[in-house]
Amino acid sequence: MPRDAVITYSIKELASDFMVTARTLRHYEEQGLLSPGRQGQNRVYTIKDRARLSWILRGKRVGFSLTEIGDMLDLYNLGDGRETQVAVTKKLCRDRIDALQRQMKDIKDTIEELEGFCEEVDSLVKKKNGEWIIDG
Amino acid sequence: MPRDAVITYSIKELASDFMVTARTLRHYEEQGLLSPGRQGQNRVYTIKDRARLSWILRGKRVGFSLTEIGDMLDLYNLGDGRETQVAVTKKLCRDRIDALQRQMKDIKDTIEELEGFCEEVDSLVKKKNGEWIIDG
DNA sequence: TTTCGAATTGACGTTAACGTCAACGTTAAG
DNA sequence: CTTAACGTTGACGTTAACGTCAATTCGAAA
Repeated sequence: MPRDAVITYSIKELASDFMVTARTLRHYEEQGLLSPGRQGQNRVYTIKDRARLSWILRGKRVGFSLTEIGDMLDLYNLGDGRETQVAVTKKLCRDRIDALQRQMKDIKDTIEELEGFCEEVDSLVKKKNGEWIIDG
Repeated sequence: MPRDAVITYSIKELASDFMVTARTLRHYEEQGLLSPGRQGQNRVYTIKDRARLSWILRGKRVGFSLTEIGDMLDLYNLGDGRETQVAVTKKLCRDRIDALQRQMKDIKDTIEELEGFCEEVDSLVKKKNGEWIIDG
């Protein structure tokens, strides 16, 4: 019987929802990336924490370090009415975007090279068909 | 007065050409990614080593580990007339490509989110112009 | 009440990709 | 000959991002 109708999650729930371990969530908290509430001694995660975690994990997938992700999350806390360093913020954003675009190009090139390599293998197989040994 | 007209590079030359340290090249050799010739005790790198190094570094840029890069380089040593596991090879290639394409999507999404964020900041600045403090 | 499951806080272990340092050999110049 | 620049091989240090384990605590179920 919930006192308030606020949806929350235990550490294990949130962890398994995102396919990470509880240790990971605690680690993110140690690094200041998450700051869930407490219910006594236990951590309680809200929908906002879910959103943050989602961001963190995508940041990771695209190659950011936790520190960088922390910086980016801080940027999201702009607009809170306090005086903020907008110029710095925008520069960080732009730098990120530039880096990501360079990374995309690198990946594109690599994909093309890999595809070319696949074709090479294909033609080799067609040419020397029968001479190749394909086993485990 | 070169005995042979083969272009070679010292470890420092190759390193500075690619903006890495000599230690890095030795490390790659320890991991079996490079295997330069020797001139007495010293390493001599050829144009082929340059090509391999170039591959290695792009692999790194797109987020591969050295071990993975080693595997990929091994794939390039196909077609040497020996019996080879073509099916396995092609699967590895395809897996790589798939992973890279997923990574591209992630990056694209992130770029879009960052751009959206930038615009948010812009509009905030326009709206509350004057109230923001932009200093160092 | 005992026991179980799920949580907590330390605190040390691990892997990857080098950095860094020590101790040493080899030319080439002054 | 001495110094300098460049090379070599160990071998230990470092950072990041957790893994892993021990010792506890707490609330609920049997």
